[in-house]
Amino acid sequence: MTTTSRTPYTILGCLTVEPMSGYDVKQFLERSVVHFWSESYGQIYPALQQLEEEGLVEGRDEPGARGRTKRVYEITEAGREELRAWLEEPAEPVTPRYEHSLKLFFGYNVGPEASLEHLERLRRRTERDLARYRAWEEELEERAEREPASRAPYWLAVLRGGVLYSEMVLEWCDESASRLRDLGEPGADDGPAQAPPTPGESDT
Amino acid sequence: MTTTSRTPYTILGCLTVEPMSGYDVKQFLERSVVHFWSESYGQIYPALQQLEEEGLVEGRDEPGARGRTKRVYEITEAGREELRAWLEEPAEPVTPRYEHSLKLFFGYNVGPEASLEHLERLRRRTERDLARYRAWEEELEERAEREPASRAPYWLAVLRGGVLYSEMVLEWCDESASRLRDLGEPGADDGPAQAPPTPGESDT
DNA sequence: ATTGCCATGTAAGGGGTTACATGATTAT
DNA sequence: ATAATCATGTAACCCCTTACATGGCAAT
Repeated sequence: MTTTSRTPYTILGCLTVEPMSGYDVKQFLERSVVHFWSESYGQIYPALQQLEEEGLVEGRDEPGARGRTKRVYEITEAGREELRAWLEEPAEPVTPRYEHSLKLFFGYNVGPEASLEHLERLRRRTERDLARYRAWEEELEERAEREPASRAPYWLAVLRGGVLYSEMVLEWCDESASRLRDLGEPGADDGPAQAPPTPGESDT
Repeated sequence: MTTTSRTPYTILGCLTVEPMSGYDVKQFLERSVVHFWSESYGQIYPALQQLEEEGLVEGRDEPGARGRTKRVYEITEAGREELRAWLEEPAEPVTPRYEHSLKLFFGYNVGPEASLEHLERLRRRTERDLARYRAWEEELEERAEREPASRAPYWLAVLRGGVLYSEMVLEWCDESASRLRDLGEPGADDGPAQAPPTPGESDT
């Protein structure tokens, strides 16, 4: 495990929930953390094999629900150690790439209509996400109160992040849209240069 | 331009601000959109060469401030066309990978202290970001009012996104931290399985 | 009959980062 | 002298996605 890939850790994390096959891992990720993390089969299956070679997981064949038999993996004590070590390391900040923000940033080249459409699309998507989060929220909240020493509080914290994020995006969409609606025609050119001033350097 | 890379479009966008060298592009990105977009030299220079081959930009040599001469590129009309076409296409939603959320999600494996540290680190970083945004905000706000038919309203919209995002993150950090502080010891295990229920499918 | 889901993998390709090579000039 | 900034590029590497191959079982 000297790579920088976080796929193996993601898998180890999933296996602390219950033993899973590669297929299960994908399913689990897709119905829990989809909105801030994803893995593809092309990553999962090879990683699972390597984790087994390293003794961090142990696989056994089981009859699948239907179709072919499935290989179910269980995390070993060494695997738990490895996961814990990773969980305690600080997460390195990665610059995200928000394409819609980039398009908005250069939106003056095409006028407000295009940007308004982008914002509208983002708004609709975000509303759907928010509805989904809200549906989980109640159950997790109850569970977190009933069992404080469980996963629930952690999962709730992450979920709350999704809720707050979505609400913020909706607010931003509305604010930005109303600002852009007040604008005139496209193509208006303002003089050269003038990047925003940079107070202080970036580190993080 | 049949690739899916957004580097060439980013560069074209920069060149609508003013003619720039590859070095300038990097500088500009770093003092404007760093927090939601980045490009490395390894991407910029080759892209610039290809853009020139395709006639979307035109380069000329100029004496640099110091050191070697710089090659400054200007966007052509064809380049503007290409950029506009891209700006009008919908941005495809990409699942981001928030490592700190992932670590928090699996944080029950190490107990609340580790997660609290992560949140504290995130909080400090976010506070710095927010201070930087606020410093730009006033100026851009004024400029957006003075010149509504300029870049300013678009840049302000993007910047406001940064402000709202940062404020949201701070709120979330505090909320999550206080929730986790109330928790007991690590290692408490709750029964098997029980992924959050998934109401409705994911599309987007 | 055909579609859809379960289930595991491989191969290719690409976008992107990091490190390195080079070197002149200015500030300390 | 030395470090920092300006400035352009190349090469290696790697993570990740996409597409493909395979195939049995259940439901329409």
